[in-house]
Amino acid sequence: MSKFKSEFFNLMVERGFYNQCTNEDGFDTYLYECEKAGKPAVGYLGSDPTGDSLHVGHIVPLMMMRWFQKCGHKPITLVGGATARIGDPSGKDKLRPFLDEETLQNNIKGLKKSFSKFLKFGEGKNDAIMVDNWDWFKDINYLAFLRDIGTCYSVNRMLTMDSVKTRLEREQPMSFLEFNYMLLQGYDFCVLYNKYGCRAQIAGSDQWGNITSGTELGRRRYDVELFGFTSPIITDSNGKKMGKSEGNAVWINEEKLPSYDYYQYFRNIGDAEVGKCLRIYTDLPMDEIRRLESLQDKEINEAKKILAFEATKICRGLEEAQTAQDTAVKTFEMGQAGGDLPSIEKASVDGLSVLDAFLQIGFVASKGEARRLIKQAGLKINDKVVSDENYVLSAADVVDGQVKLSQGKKKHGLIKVA
RNA sequence: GGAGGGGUGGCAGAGCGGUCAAAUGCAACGGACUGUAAAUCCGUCGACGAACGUCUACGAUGGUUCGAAUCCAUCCCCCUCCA
Repeated sequence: MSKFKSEFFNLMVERGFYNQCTNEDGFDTYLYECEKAGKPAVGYLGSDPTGDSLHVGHIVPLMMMRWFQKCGHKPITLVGGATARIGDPSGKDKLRPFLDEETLQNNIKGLKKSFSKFLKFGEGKNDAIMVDNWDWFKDINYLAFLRDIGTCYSVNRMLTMDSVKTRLEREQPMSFLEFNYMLLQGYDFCVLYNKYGCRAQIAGSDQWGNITSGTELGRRRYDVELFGFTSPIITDSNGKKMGKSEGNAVWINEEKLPSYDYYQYFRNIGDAEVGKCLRIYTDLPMDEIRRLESLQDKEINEAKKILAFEATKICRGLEEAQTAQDTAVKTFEMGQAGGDLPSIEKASVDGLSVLDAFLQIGFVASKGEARRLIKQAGLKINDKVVSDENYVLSAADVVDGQVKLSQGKKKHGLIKVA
């Protein structure tokens, strides 16, 4: 029934990860041969260390790598230490602030942490490894690079690349640095080929130009066929990119976002997204997914719970997922206060004004905002709407050693009284 | 180096001496309806104060003026064209 030979390819297609491949048959066959021979194919995923954690928007390629590894292949994660040191120009209008050594190292550490949630790193034959392109770019000689690599690129061709073309058409400025970006990326690919026998690059579709830059360089310079494989850009039904919650990025690393919030992000996904997200963000087998996505109306909430749980499990571990789920069930289904809600500790709550309480727990940015919300009946203490903005908390508000604060319907937190 | 255009709230983008805490759109938030969904409708969206109000804010620093996001000077940054 399936069109492809390799396990990996079939998985990708089935789960909606497949967008485009430089050579469908070629890559499929190559993977199939590797799978048959029990010999891992090597593939890589690149990211620039511009932040200290990846977020949900990055999960798609991470999950592709995860499946790649599950199929017995070896993932390489490449961090663009070199490109980040130059300042990543892809932000278009403004050049990003150049990163200093310390934040860079910190970011790389954060990325590694993000990666390791999805991939198994180690020494084994298909364990993931992490490399930094700074290692080979730091000592590169400009002239040698130009002569070696630059000769393989045609400016005429480069000008036709989408990333360049649209920029020129829109008469937006493009620096020479940016123009060179694809050479650097192409070179990365070839270095990995030479060093690790890496023949595949897996990425989001926005990387297509950079990928083909690598495959073409491989063919011209090293006479090898490299493969590129991209995912579609995953958007919600409104065509917006995934990964923002309340205007904030949904981070993968726990110090940037509590697991409960991570869970809630997926729990609150739109109906139309459930099937897609189950395929992409969980490891669940396809028949299970098909069953879940066929649920209608209210029942689809069951699917969302499973989605949230499974997604959290991958990223934060079983225990965290469980706690998050328990908390959610308690707060939303039983009207109680779950233990994993955001909380602050206080010796006593006497004399604490409502405004300060909500300010301190971080639900509002200012007292004015708290007042506004009170006027709109948006704040609750122990599930009772606060109507008086001058209300002052007292021991009478403490129930079982805590006070439950809510903003809107979804944001709940606790003041724990010691 | 020469000529010109610009820097405004999370973003986009008006305003070009007072009525400007600054139009409009997007995003965000609260409420209603629901299912912790979507769509829709209503409302909110600088800080502090119950409030007339006060403070901070239109690249930076000075100045002109009773009064400046708006005018002038200097500086910084960005863009376009020419060399």
